[in-house]
Amino acid sequence: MKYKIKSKIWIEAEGNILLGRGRVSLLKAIEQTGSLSKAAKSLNMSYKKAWNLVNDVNLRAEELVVKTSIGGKGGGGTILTDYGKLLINAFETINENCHNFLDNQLTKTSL
Amino acid sequence: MKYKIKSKIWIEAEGNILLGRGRVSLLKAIEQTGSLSKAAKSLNMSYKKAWNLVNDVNLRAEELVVKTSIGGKGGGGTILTDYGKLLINAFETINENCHNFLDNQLTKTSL
DNA sequence: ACTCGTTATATTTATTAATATATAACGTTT
DNA sequence: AAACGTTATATATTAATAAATATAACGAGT
Repeated sequence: MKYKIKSKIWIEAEGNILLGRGRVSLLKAIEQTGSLSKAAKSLNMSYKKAWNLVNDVNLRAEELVVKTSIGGKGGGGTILTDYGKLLINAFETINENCHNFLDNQLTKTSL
Repeated sequence: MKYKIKSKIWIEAEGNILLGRGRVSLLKAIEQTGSLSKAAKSLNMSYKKAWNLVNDVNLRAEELVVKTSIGGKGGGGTILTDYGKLLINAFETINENCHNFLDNQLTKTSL
């Protein structure tokens, strides 16, 4: 059998998407760069799109995921909160567990 | 914690999508109606889109998923093969198992 | 031969999503 | 007060996707 099984998972808060693969990789890039604009650039994403995503995450999460500062030394920046780190960690481990689970499920079929 | 975890799964054959949620519901509608055009109508889907999907499934699957006949009594029709039934059955059970698995995973987090 | 309801296919139009461009606001540093 | 790199926001443009429209082909039955 030459089939493969794929999946996408995401977390919702009150029916709205909170966190998916794309948002997680953006948050990780923010963690590494300390800047939203640099994170966007590193992912070849427009700043506007990145800002919209991060803003949406912050609005919908139970606690702040990211803290931003405007102006000042370096012009400002964006950092991940501890809660944000918790969130992306949970997402990534569940995601990997899901992949393993599905691969196992497929091998149990008679396809 | 008010978060929910959602997922989409699909089966690929050589890097191309073979079967996802939409295709499965189309195949099930074909099974019920015996007709591609009626199945499309019942899902408020254009015939063209439905035909493209079904054609793609048939091309990529290891065996025929659907058999079509043109003209004749009733104008023709489309029926699901035994292999097609096997395929949608596998998809649906794995999909449900996946949902349960993910719900369980989420409750194990400290979110 | 003609009708019927279906499959098969191409072309055009409309809608949606993504991208690009522009500008304002901010606050430390010099 | 001027400069810098950032966040914040709006608007316009382009690209991708979905939907609508039209037409041909088929073959059993009348």
